[in-house]
Amino acid sequence: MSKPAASRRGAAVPFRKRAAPAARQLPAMRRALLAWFVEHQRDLPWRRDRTAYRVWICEIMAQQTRIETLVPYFERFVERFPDVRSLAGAPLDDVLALWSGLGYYSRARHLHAAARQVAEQYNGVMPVRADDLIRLPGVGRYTAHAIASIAGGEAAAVLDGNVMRVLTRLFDLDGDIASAAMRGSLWALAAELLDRRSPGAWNEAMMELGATVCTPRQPDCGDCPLRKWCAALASETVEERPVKSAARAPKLVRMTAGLIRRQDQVLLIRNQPGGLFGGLWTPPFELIEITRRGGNGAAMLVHPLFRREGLGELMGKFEHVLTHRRMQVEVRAMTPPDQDSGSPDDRRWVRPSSDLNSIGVSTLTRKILRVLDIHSHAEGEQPDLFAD
DNA sequence: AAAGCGGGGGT
DNA sequence: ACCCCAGCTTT
Repeated sequence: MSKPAASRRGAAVPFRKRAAPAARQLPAMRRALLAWFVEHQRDLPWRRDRTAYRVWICEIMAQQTRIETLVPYFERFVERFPDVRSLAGAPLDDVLALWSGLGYYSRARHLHAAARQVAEQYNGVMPVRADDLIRLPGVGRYTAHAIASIAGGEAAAVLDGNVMRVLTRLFDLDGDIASAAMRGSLWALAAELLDRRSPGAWNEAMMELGATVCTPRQPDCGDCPLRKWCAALASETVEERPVKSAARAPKLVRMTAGLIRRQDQVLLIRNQPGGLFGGLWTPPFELIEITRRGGNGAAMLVHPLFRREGLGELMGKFEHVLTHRRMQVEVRAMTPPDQDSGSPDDRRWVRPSSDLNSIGVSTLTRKILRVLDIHSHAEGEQPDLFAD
């Protein structure tokens, strides 16, 4: 593992050295957490049948996403795609349609590519060893270890946002969890703590504790099964852990979306995979980075079908916020393009009222198309586009 | 090592 | 009005 960061922040040295007195109590600590988990774990759909496939789907969905949000997505997904083969055999568009609204759409593209890889390399049987899993697209160290331990009983520790929070509090570590050195130390610490006799339950228990008791704010220390051993609780630094350096400010971006209409239909185009809203259907748009207040910067992205000359009436405007961007969105009518620009495969006419559930669209596209409802129903009135 | 990638729920 | 996520990939 990587070198301890102790020299810099005095933070993460291995468990035995830092907490020698507590090391003797490690078995008791493990028993306490596992007993708590048996009693208090939430009833979640993937916990009823912990197959590698189901754990994989839920772990990918859980990346950067709250559990309560993804539960309905998980149910729909495993019903439509109950195994690797059904997922591998489906068109990518169907997978993206089921992912619509979850965000980070590259996860869905990787999931689909990985399923096809498993169908070929493993004869459709989901691998369960971490060394195999980590070769799949979209599967990193965390996800590989989670699947291998939960579905395969492999002694592989996990480290995610929850586990980082639990560990930095349990050992009162003041290292910056954004730093690579601290991450390395925490991985090593997680591996030392792991209960090798029941690694899956241990990993789930650590994450469950972080999600329901050892929460970012107002943690429920009074009901924590680890409070006897918690160094931050003893030194009253729980609220200060973990230490995390400030994130960069989001970019300000102005987006203009052009609505090309034909009766009750709108023309959508498919974005190139890889970038913003990659592989998803949106109206033609341009993105402009705003460098100064009120000023315009350089165009970041312009779709071929988007033509400023074709822009017409302003149909609505609103703001859409992502983690890394703050977008001011203007929706305008746009005249149809020339017949032969672009590939027909990458455009389609949709009825916003009925077609959006069967194709992959982002929440942003839904908000853009919602402008049409307001427009057709309340001609002449000032639409309240900021109401959700 | 840093940047890019969505969205919703909690406080 | 912020805060934070059950991270991975690309550069």
